[in-house]
Amino acid sequence: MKQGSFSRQQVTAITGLTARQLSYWRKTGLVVPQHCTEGGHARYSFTDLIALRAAKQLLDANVSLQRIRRCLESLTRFLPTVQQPLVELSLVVTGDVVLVFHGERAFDALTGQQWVFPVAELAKEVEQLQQELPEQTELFPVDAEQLEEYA
Amino acid sequence: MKQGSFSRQQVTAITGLTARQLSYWRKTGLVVPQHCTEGGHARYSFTDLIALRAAKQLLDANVSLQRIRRCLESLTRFLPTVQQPLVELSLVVTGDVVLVFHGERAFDALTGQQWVFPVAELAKEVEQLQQELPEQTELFPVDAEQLEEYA
DNA sequence: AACGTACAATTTCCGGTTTTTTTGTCTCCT
DNA sequence: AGGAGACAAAAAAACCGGAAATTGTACGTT
Repeated sequence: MKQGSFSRQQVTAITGLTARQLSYWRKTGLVVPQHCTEGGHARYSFTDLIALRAAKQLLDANVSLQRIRRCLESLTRFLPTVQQPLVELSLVVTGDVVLVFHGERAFDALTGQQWVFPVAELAKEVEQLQQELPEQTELFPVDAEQLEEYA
Repeated sequence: MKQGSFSRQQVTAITGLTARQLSYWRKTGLVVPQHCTEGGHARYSFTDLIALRAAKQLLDANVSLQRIRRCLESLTRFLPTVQQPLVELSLVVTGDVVLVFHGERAFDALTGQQWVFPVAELAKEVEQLQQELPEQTELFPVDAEQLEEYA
């Protein structure tokens, strides 16, 4: 893994984040620089950069920081093998929700257990349901109904 | 297009919806039976069945009726060529959001214009951003920093 | 240059309440 | 059987004030 060692100034230039954000995120544990100088100055690795960039993209997509935090929490809970979700996973964002694509499955990064399923292409299913109904022997239901109308 | 003509009883048996739901949805315009008898009794077509089934799946996935309504509104607005979203489109649902896959694009069924984009696989992008920075000529930034620490 | 701290402005979240929507049930009518 | 209407329970949405989180800005230090 290419490490790299980027100073704060470089990181702000590369990622578009402000220095304030970097230090706050560092303090609150969202993205902590992999190394530090003896003086306590941050040294971001290359993968740190990727995580930072991912977080910024999420922010730009109107996902709040707090939501990002919660997503990361649940992701590390649901996918324990994933060390750095922001780096390793393929995320998709829409207004409110962060989707995670992991293998075949896709699920909500927040709630985790949510399935995802296609709604259309139900014709076959409906046909099946039809055929599973033995009592549905009425071939001309309209006629029966029309008779009733005249009652 | 296979029409079919299903009575209320048949529809409840096939779709799993209650009669109450059918009449309410009919009154409020969510899914209106394609035909009616002269007496005003509903006659659902085959595509109606599919729409009903799709709506039920969304309900079962904890998408509220109101949200379904709003999705349908915005979908017919954003995709005017689509007559029956519940029948023609491929939808994907997670907790809060309904995604629509239409061709290559995927977007939020509610807000419509929201793009969807992958967050990960940013390594190349970050590398690009790096290379676009001429001032980043510092090959050994750590050294420069360490010097400072001793000041 | 980079960090820490402090203060303020803004945004987001949270808990409770109120309002609207949806559904069930019952009754009567055709 | 199927529809219409009335009433009530349940679910969802809208609203709202206070708390918390995030960010900007300024100042001081190394």
